[in-house]
Amino acid sequence: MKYSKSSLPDLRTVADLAGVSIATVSRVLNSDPAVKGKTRLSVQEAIQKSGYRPNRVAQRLRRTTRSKKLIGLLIPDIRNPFYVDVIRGVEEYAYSHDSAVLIGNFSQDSGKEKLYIDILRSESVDGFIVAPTHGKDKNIEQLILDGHPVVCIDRGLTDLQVDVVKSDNEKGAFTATEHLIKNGHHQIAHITGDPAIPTTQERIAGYTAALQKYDLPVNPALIRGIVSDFKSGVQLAEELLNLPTPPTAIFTGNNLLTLGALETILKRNLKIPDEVAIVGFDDVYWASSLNPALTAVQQHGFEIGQRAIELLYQRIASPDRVPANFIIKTDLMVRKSCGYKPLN
Amino acid sequence: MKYSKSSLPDLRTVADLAGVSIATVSRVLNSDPAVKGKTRLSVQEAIQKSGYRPNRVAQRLRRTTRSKKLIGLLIPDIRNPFYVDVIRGVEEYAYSHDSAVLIGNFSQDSGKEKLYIDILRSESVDGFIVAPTHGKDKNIEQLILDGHPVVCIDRGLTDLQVDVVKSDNEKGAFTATEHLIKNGHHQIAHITGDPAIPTTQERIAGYTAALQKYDLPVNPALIRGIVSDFKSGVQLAEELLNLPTPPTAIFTGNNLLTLGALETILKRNLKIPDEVAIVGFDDVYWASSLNPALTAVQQHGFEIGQRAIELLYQRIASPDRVPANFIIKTDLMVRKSCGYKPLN
DNA sequence: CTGAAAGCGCTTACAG
DNA sequence: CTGAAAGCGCTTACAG
Repeated sequence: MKYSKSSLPDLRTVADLAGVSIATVSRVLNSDPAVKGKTRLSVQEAIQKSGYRPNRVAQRLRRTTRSKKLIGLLIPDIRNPFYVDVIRGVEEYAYSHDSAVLIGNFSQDSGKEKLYIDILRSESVDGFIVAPTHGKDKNIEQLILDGHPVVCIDRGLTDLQVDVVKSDNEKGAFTATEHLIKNGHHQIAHITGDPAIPTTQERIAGYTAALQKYDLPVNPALIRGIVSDFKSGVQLAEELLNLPTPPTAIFTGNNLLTLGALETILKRNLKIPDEVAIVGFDDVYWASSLNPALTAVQQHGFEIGQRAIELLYQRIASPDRVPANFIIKTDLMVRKSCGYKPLN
Repeated sequence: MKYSKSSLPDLRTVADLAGVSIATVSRVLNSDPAVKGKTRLSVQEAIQKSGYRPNRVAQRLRRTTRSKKLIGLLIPDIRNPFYVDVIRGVEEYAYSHDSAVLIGNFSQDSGKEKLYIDILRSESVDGFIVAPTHGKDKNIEQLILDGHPVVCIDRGLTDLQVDVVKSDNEKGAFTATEHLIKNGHHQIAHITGDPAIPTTQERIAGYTAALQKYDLPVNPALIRGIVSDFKSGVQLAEELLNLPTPPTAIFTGNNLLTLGALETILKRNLKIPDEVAIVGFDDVYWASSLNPALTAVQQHGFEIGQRAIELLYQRIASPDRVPANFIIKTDLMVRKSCGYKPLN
């Protein structure tokens, strides 16, 4: 039953079976129209009979342009469900196009990012989908300068033109904040992600714009950020609630931060939304199982992933197209964590 | 700045720079002790100077045994945080060993699983880490019969000896159920995952064993399962709570099921744990942000991933070792969803 | 329309 | 200790 790898059928096997040269078999495989119908048929039969499957490694080494691609996907944090959606989007498209995806999870660590990029390059991936650590990410800049097809997700690069697919962060943040205002909140805090990341800045801009639209003061003490993780959420919510006049509502910049803030609120036995309201960036599948159900800004991660890989295929096909910028809308999912006190 | 791929340094470049043959460069790269110290030095210098990086595709095509591996990882559902932990475990080990991982997410779909396996085979991965769809998964059986190194996670194969790494499902389920019993519950329901999966059966066995230990009747009407997703959780919780004498406690078989059950409970405005208690298999990072915080069986996904890839490396090195079976313990994380009513 | 040959970037016996 | 050569499994000009 068990047969050794060396006896796997190759072009030679098929060629012998069909009584043609390996060149002809290769042509059939690549649907070269030059091959005569009859020849094609007998080759196809031989392929069937032998159970031949092309060796992609050999193909990758030999060919410069290929239909079956290998895509490198660099994700900042796979524990963030938003990125899981992105992965699913990329992956589904890839496999339905006979391609595969090599995933690296670099946890916002520039050194690890570099390591992954090097490995993926050595594996000759056909292109990269990447979320830059920040606007001036040198690793990714170099990748682009070296001529590799790259599409950025979630955030772009400041110094280089590049395809990017991301959410409308500013508008999303604006809508969330406005929702809070319309529910009667005037003291609205914003727990942000890493202030160095463009995404964070865009969300702050949206938050600020909403306050200004309603002539509410922008209080810098109410805008706090360290990094985008659970711990920061816990700590910053604590700081905020310890303020002499604590906020009546908190807008959290991503789902990990939301969770952290929730933990602090729970620990203090504060009632949501009556004692403190909360709205989060990132909708998650468990948001409606929360008690009360969480109002959140939904990002379309799956669509972002799909768009990104589509764009990447296009860039691979035509390296000189002018870079595109896809902004994907967000949706405010109104549930029960913001309460309702009519504006007087 | 931008240089074309064709001018990437290769063995030839380095060899010319160092004034040796490409064979010698290759030897240095593979730390062949035969190379004279002086030669080695000048080659290493040339490698530095040229910025040479080996082409793994060529290496993979040529070599039969390699240190820098490519691992295929087949995951049933990437939206399940348990598997995300597994992925992280595998991935961290892989990259720290200069290896890369190709990920496929097949959603319990045997056809998709087959497609992914074929692609990964064509990419010449060095080994597979896989969660079989069921005990007699033909795709995986074939993979093993064809001589590929395979390690199973989460569940094994009934007809074939294979390395497997999984949680102690039976004990985990036992502990969860016992906890409920000790909290005074006699009417305990179990919402299970897909009954065809061994994991599900093991958890049912643990649940049953706990009831029996305390001389509680095992009521088949209280054990219900469709598949392991959110929707099933919603629906089965509904059925259960509609029973003439509804259960006072529910043990859910995985985190997606828990979420679904939670949604039903929330919708009915039932108070946890007073009106209905709940304990779930799978601890998740948001469990303690739930209100009340969820008591859950923690699986060590990260460790499972690590163990699996370690085992895979060993299997690749020695294909004939006798298959091992790693059972990783689980921990009951007691929080607030089970309440406490002393047994009279 | 088809085949022989070169070559993708490596590794590894085989000589010397 | 090192080099020339064969070969991994393919693709693709080049002839015919």
